[in-house]
Amino acid sequence: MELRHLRYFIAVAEELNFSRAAERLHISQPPLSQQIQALEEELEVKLLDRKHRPLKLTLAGQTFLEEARLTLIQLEQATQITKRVHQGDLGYLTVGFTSSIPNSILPDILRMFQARFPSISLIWRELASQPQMQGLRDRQIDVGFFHVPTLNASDGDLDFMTVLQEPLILVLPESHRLASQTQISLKALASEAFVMPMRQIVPGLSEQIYHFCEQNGFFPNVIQEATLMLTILGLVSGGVGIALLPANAQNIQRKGVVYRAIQGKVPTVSMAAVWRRDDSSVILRHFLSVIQDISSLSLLVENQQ
Amino acid sequence: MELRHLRYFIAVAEELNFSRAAERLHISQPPLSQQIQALEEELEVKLLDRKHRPLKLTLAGQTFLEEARLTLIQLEQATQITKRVHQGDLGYLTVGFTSSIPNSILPDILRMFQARFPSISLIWRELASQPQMQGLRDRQIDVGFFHVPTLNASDGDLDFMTVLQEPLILVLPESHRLASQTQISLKALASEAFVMPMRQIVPGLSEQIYHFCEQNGFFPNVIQEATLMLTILGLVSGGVGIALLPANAQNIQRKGVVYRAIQGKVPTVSMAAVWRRDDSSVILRHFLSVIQDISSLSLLVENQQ
DNA sequence: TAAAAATACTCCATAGGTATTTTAT
DNA sequence: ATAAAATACCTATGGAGTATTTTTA
Repeated sequence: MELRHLRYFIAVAEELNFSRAAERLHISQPPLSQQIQALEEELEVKLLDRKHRPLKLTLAGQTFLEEARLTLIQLEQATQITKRVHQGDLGYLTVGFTSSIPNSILPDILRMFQARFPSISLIWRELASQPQMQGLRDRQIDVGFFHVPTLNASDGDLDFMTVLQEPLILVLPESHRLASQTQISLKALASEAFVMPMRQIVPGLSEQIYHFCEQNGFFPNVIQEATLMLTILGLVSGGVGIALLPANAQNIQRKGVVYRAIQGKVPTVSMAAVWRRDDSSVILRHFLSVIQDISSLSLLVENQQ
Repeated sequence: MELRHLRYFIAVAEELNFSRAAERLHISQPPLSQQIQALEEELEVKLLDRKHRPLKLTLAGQTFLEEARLTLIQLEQATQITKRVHQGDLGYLTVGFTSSIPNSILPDILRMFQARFPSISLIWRELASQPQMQGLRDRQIDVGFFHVPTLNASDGDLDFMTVLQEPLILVLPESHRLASQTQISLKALASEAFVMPMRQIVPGLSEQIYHFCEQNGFFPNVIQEATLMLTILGLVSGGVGIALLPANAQNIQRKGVVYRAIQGKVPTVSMAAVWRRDDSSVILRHFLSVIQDISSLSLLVENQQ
């Protein structure tokens, strides 16, 4: 059996007249009669009662009409869905993100992406940056968001785009001797005790901080590492040490802690979106275009501030 | 697009190898390549990534695979259901019946028919005999059960089969002068007042009763007509008159009423199944075969009694 | 008798075959 | 170097056309 048989039968069943059905199908009447006969022969079922004019469908014919229509509808759905998947406006994308990703950018991405591509689901997975790199290579996630270590930023098989540039700021206990100053130079911190983001958890961020310290001629005296930003703020508040953190830390108002700008050339840490360089998914490209738009917008806003 | 394309694509997608898929399809490899290319061209979608060996399905290809399988499943269902409807083991049959149909035969029919044809639904409609005749002609019902008037039993376009032969019995008030006798001849009733089933409701039954009275040389003195068997029994109990009813009335034990056999040649009334003579439905034939079996069985049991 | 379906036959478009080249590992 | 897919070209099946007969109302 071929779809031709279904299409022809539906036409005949709807017209109850071979000649008119043939006309509608843009073929002549005899081959239509033949094809319907072939169909009946293959099914071993009489679909039409030819003993009456106008023609009548048999019970089996009525049943086959309904089912044949369903089959064509299913086929139509097959082609439509396939085309949509091909054009990348149907499907899903798995996105990794670290807890250190600023709260601001995630809802923005979500909102703009859902508006542009309502039939694509985003699946969000909270993962540290190393598991994200692994997840990208294992195809467990399609995009990751984390602080990219500057050195191995583009890692051959992976590609990235900076979505957020944040200045580092200084976090001090409010009782600290430097707290009275509004701007503090990095060099003045050479002998301070530092609380650092844990290297294993946010290697990109901590590496960038170490890098900036080195540029300023000292290796930080790290007295404590901590996982969560809140923990770092707590340790600083308790006088354990001082910290360098991305500016978004200022969104958290912690008692006993003050934030101070860094004097001179302000070092920045960058949050990046990372993906497999060879990923040809249209959905990924859609997603990248959205975060491109959002990040250039947010960088613009930042520069205006 | 034709089903060929779906079948071929499914084979290739499952084998991920054109040569093996072609083998499985009993065609050579080049035409298979061509058909898949034609399919991709028609969809304007690349379904296979040919840059890798073994071949890989694209995202759209995976989607099309699933949908194409659903389409073939739907087609398979179309042919199966159609064949079953044709063979008459899928569908429904609408059956009319009068309230006077004995309780015994309905559950028997239901039980045997459902056992033999579990996928055929019986739709039961309670109707008087005239509406059943009309319903048969209007194709509102496919079979009717009622007492057939002897004269116009086979009415040209309708055909019938007797499913139950019941002797008439005499229903008397327990205080009646004849109640002391166990057998009573019809002739002895010539001057009695009769309560009759209403002619409009069960014309077949009342006609048969009138007919038997005439055969015995008298026209019954009908003092009252009643619709329901229970009403007739009530009227008899109240001494309004006597009645002739099918033997199944004895199943109802009514206070103040006694049943007596008729002496001599016992008249019978017959319940029949009626259908359109030109109805070629296989389901109807199945149904008739079932009631044939049941009625010959019940007639057998009756004769043994 | 007329309109419509079936049959008989003819033709050609295209599915499928064979031989060969190109591509991927 | 080899296995597999694509390409080129050929063959022939069968879908569709034309002419005619049969059927139904």
